[in-house]
Amino acid sequence: MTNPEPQLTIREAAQRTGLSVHTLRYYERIGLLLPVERAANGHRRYAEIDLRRIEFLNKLRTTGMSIQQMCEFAALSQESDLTVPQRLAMLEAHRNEVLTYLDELRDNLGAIERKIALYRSIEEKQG
Amino acid sequence: MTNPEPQLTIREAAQRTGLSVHTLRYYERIGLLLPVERAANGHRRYAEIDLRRIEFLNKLRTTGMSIQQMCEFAALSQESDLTVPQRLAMLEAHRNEVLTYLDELRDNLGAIERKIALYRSIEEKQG
DNA sequence: ATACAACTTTGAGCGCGCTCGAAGTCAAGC
DNA sequence: GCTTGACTTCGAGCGCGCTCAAAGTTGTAT
Repeated sequence: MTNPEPQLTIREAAQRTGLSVHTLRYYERIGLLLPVERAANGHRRYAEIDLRRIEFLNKLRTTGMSIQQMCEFAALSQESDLTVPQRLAMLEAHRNEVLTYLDELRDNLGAIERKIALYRSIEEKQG
Repeated sequence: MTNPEPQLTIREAAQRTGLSVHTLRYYERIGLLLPVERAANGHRRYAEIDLRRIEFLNKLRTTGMSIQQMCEFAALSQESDLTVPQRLAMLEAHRNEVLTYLDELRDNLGAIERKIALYRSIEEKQG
């Protein structure tokens, strides 16, 4: 009754989150992730809440937030609810950067598509 | 009458393209850019066509194409019109990657915005 | 008992994309 | 003539984000 939750090994956690086992340990080492629970033999055990945290951090990563900033964010999250305003500010700033980047990406994609169209018309002329 | 075109110095080219002078020289060194013309004193002179090439390559970069792939693309461009089909294939493959990445980015942005909304509601409750 | 597999820690190494430092050349201005 | 400044080359260095290697521990199967 004390352990109703499935606890994943680091390998399973890696598979689920898409990170490597190396990366999971690395993230813990640099303080990005809080140390997770350990089995009797010292092996890491990941609970659902750990996985959800990792998955959110991963979303920050893939949208381009730096590890350093993620560490700041994670540190705030581990403090208290009083840090919510600061976390909010970080996320809003990051969201704005992502929006700017999305615009840039769309513009550049447009240029690439125009080039594709140009190449297609050249191909037609060449036969 | 032999030089109707404005020729920019490397500094000016850097300002216009948003790259650093270091990067412009680096790109030339690794073969990503063809050697540009030189002034009598050996200084680089960038013509409009050079700048447009650089700007297009820069769009490939900022959409995530690797330097290595850009080199392949640039090499094809410097060969002949017969390489148009290969260039087209590269651009189409890259476009698809960018589209996939854009989707991922939008999804992750959505998750971040949901977190922002959550934090805002917490802030309200706290007063 | 022994082999094997999965994990552990620690520190080193790597690939990418620049970025910089050192030493030299050249042209213009005082 | 001498300084200043913008350029040149070349190789080394750097920051990021992992990624890996080595050596050790533990648990299971034969």
